[in-house]
Amino acid sequence: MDAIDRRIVALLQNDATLSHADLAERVGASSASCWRRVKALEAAGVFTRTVRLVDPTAVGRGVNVLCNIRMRSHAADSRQSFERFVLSQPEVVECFSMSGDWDYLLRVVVADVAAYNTFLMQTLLGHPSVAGGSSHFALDMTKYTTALPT
Amino acid sequence: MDAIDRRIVALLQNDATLSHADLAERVGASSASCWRRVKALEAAGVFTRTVRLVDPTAVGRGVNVLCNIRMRSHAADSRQSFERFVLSQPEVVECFSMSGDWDYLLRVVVADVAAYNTFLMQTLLGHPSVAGGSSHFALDMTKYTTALPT
DNA sequence: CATGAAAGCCATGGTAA
DNA sequence: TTACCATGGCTTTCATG
Repeated sequence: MDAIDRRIVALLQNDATLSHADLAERVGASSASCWRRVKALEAAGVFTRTVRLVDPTAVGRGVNVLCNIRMRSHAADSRQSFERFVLSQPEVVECFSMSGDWDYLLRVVVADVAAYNTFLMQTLLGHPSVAGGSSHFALDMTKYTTALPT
Repeated sequence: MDAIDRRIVALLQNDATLSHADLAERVGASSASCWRRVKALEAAGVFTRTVRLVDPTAVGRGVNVLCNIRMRSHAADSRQSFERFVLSQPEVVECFSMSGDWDYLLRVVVADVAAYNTFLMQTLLGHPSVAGGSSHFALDMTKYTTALPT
């Protein structure tokens, strides 16, 4: 993973539609070389999926809520049950197991406050592993990127 | 935006490498129809960018830190300065302007605890708009998806 | 040994009927 | 919707430093 590889990773993280020829001219290598490098990066597991991003407001998911969750128990089966549940809920787009006062931090995308109320009361707090939660509404998404630093 | 459109959005959010022919057979429409729908969705601003995702651990960014920030002042120029700063820092991958006790919530990706210490002390807390912060380390990334519910 | 140049195949995008 | 055409990217080969 030399400087050219890092450059390629940075470029494809921002625009996956770039052809190998496009990459070639931007990193100062040949198209074939870029092709080989991309293949090697895929084999090394650096690149995972190629996805299309969508505008949250355009699909009626403009509201972000960050929700801290405290569990009733820290037993393995309780955690597994909750994590499976989280994975099955499409409005939960991120979930981190946390150190500190709270057990999990979720990012939930909803249409509006009413929709979040429904999700919170009927779905999230209804889960048997959940002891309680604390929700915080985002007023604005200042930054969101899928690109990791190279 | 009918059911087929939503189906297309869901598919391309998970795999942008699908060809129009692939889409066609999965949604039960013709390839040309899928092509027109995708173009319309792009024109409507539903689709934004196409990106390659990378494995955080493979590029040495396996540690997530969630950091709450409190500002010295809520004046517009103070906020603008901080938001420009956040946009310029590649290790800050997400930033939400929050309601409640804290002004911002950042997600920061770093290699290890030591790297976060450096970032926090030398970069983040050094910004003139920042009054203080509270950092929480993620023990595990239970879920991360770029796909919004359709 | 990795790179760069060149060429053919093939799949895809795009269009017309 | 189906069928067609042509563009262009992917992939391999070979020569070179």
